[in-house]
Amino acid sequence: MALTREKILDTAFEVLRQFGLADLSMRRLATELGVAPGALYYHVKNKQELLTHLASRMLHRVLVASSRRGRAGTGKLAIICGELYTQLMPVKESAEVIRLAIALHPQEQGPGHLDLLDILESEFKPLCGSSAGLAASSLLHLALSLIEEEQTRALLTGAAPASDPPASYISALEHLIKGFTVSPSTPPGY
Amino acid sequence: MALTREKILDTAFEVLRQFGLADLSMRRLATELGVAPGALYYHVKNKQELLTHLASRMLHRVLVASSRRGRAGTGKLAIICGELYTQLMPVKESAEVIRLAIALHPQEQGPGHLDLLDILESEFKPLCGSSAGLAASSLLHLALSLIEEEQTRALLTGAAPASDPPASYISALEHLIKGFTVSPSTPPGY
DNA sequence: ACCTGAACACCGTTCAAGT
DNA sequence: ACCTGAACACCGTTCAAGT
Repeated sequence: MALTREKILDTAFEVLRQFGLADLSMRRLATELGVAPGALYYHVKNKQELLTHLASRMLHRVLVASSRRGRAGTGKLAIICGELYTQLMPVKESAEVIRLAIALHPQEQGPGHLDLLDILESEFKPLCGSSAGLAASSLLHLALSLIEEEQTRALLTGAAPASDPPASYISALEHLIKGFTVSPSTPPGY
Repeated sequence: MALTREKILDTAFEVLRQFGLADLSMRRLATELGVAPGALYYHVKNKQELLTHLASRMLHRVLVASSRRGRAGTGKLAIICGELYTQLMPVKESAEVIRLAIALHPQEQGPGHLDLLDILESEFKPLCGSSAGLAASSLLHLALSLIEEEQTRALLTGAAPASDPPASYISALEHLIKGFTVSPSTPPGY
């Protein structure tokens, strides 16, 4: 029965998934856990830290789901982008939570967005060399922005979001990847 | 002395610029204007509408500044991206405010982000035809994300932000533009 | 160590009533 | 028409005091 950081994160995730960011307050979380608001602060420094942990958790799931879906090097970027969409889309405003977390602490943190950025960067390395870092963060930024746009569209219309990434999402990310890919010095005719 | 929507927006902009989004509350705005909180609601529907108007205003300034800087068609995209950075950077969390406004009402509104998107799209038309719309929104999304990242970095370090766009910002956007640009059917050798 | 009770300093929004 | 006063239903965070 004891309150635990994991249990707080579990219910936080569930509240976010079902009701969105506006309903994810410390007080709401406390009542949901049958506990006084102040109790949360024994397990979590503040709301921002909680959101950061929540974001790490969600990105970690994306990574796990991606690694289950393929081992090949070439299609790895596409797989991760796809899983980003399918994992995040059903959780209301998850893209915003993740962008908040990325913005608020650009360099630190264990599992989460740095893991993802590292993997993206290593996938970009053979494609564009020294620009791989910039390419990785650009890809993540654009993917999250497009997902966020799609999520708010779904919130406004009230419709259930499409579970598969739309063509425009895939197309935009492919164009970005292409833009960062350095063309081989020997043209394809040779 | 009469309270007016313009006057509210003026002080809202000033509060945002100096103190950031966390300090931009309806109550703070009211005291800053020497007025009761409820008085604001006679001129503005709610806080969200206020933020939307504020975003439109800032994007409009970007457009005005861009049109003063050049008439040529080819470098127009670069000019707008540059003005986005230099105009938004000094206003704390302005990129977030604009993204919020874009997310919250994707289709409507008079001056503001639709004007900007239309112009970006018309600039992309000769470069990539039917993908111009997607290219335009991708470019805006990425630019705002990068600016937002830079702004929060500046907030955390407390340092004054660089007034000129950093090389990584320019490089990332150029790669994106390149990725959307369809290569001419006749290779450059001919 | 872990949690409650209660407070502090705030929010956005509404609405009768005043002028 | 425009604004005040006062309320309603909330926030995040802290901290003595209890167990």
